[in-house]
Amino acid sequence: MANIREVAKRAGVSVATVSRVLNDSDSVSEETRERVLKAIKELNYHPNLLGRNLRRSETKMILALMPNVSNPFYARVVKGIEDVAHKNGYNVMLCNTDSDINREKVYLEILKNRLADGVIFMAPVMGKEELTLIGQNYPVVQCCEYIEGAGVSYVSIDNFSAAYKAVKHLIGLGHKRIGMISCENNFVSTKQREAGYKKALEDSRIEFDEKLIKYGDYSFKSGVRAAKQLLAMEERPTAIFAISDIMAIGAIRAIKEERLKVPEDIAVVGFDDISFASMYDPMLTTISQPKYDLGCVAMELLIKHMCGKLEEPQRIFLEHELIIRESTVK
Amino acid sequence: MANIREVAKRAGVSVATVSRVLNDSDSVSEETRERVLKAIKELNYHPNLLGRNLRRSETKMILALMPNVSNPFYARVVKGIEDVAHKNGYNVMLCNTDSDINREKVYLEILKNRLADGVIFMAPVMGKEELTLIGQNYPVVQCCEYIEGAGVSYVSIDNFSAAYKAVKHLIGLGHKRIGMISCENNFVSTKQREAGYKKALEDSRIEFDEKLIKYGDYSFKSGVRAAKQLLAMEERPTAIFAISDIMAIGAIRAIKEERLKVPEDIAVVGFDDISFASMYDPMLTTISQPKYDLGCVAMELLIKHMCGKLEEPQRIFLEHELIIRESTVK
DNA sequence: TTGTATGCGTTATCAC
DNA sequence: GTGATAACGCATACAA
Repeated sequence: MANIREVAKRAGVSVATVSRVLNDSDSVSEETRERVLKAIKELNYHPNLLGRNLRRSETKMILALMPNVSNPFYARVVKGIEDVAHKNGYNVMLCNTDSDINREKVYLEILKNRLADGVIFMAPVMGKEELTLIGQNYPVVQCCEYIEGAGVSYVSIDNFSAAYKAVKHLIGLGHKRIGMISCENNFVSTKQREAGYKKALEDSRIEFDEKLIKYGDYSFKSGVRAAKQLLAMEERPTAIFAISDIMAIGAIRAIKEERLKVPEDIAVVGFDDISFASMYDPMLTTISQPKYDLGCVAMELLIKHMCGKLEEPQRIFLEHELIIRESTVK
Repeated sequence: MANIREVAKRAGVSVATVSRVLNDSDSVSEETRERVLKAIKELNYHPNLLGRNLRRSETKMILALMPNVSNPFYARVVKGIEDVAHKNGYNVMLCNTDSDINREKVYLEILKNRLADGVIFMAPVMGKEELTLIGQNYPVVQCCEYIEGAGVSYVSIDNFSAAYKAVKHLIGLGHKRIGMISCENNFVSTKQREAGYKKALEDSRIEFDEKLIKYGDYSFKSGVRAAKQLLAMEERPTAIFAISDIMAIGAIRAIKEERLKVPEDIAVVGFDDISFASMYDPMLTTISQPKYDLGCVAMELLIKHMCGKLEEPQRIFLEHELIIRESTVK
């Protein structure tokens, strides 16, 4: 495979000139430029970026760490990240952490080994202290899930208001006994959504009943299980708010299995507006996050960090939206 | 950030010795090794792989090109690729081509620029000639979709037999008028599945009716649309075979909207066994591909190619399975 | 067992 | 406008 010296030789110029042509430097005559271009074509030369990267000590690669590539929610976020990245000459390395701290660590080695210029965490697994440390040494942005107080920028939505709006919608439909399917993790989103749920009840003078919160793990099966627990209660809820669409869909499945109807007997609201939400029967009422924009803004932030244009960590919240569909209103 | 020279200085050895410790060379005394390790720790040193990669002219990175990260089918394949890759010291760059030839080209630059050691195509967009050329110059494996005759290895399933089995299942249930939802693309899988459908009919002496094949684009909406066309026929089918689960789910939606029941009025079979297939109501009968294994085998093949252990292109077919669920049998 | 010296392919600084 | 050359950080052949 040809290298820059062979190109130079063939074009009858120095390697410096070839490099200038490669990098669109203006100080090269039209005639030489064409000679070089010709040589490049004839040799089918592709610059070896390993050399360039070493020299410039940058790779124009960024790391995007997410819990799960197959999660349709993150798919849209990634699209936003990629679009902005490409527009700015960056490539994106998508990495599955499976929410496993060890896998996360392994991928961060890529950053530490200078194979990537920065990193976007979709859902950091490590603790605050570690994140702080990473943030001090490398360009980092958090997107969607985030850790507060680590001095690291993030872009997300106001999960408290979103949950509040979802539950208020149910209350507005006359529901008073509203179950919630949450998760036993420490995500900010989870805590905030639970808080929004409680506040909505409180503002409508509905007493909070701890037993109405059941827990899953974001999976379909766990949604089924949690809903069954709610349905088995003596005084069972007439509506369910789940913190993810997949769990909401699991809940609907459970309700149907009990020969009950959605929304007539029990209304269901999800969260995220994944594509499958509008494919289901009934179509799911849910909170739509600006997934694509979240990704775009995160990448823009990261670029600023990498250029050193941003010292202070930023906290950015984008707008969400309640999408009303068949699972709450016939 | 510390480099190898600083580590050497601090440990009171030469850079060569540090390099030896880094690469687990045996010819270094236990005592020096420990001194070096100590220095590495104290300086929080991480080797700059840009240097190593340039020197070794390899990156231990491989490219995985897929049409769509969010497609749950590919998600499992990717998992297989990643697991084998990591076990062998490789990292995987996941890339979304959106089935766009230009995006595919851009990502292949990464390969040509020596930033990756090899590539796995989940669904090549380029033509046979181009793929042949790539295959002659770089380690390449095709996984799932593939182009025959380009001299490039692939691993997939026998789509013909799979479709045959699916349609035979419907015929066995007494169906004689069976619609098909296919796609107007040139994927081998598509052609083979159509052929399998026809052969199954033929073997059961059911006359093939061209009008019973409708076309979608793998999307939910296109599945709805195609099914509506089938339902609008004078003599409408009593069963539908779709070449993707998502389109099958779209078909079920359309059938329900016509106030018909699945499977009582119309049975439906999908293809792929994505996770949603068993979440839907009714749960979907479908062909399950060994997604994870497909990924594993593809990566193993690629590694062999990269090590130069494999000159001849391989053609590997893995087993599939018909999963019978509610959408065909109550 | 360890050190010295060279080169991987490129960019960038300095001359001319 | 162009060329010579010194890095970038590392691995390795060879020498000691």
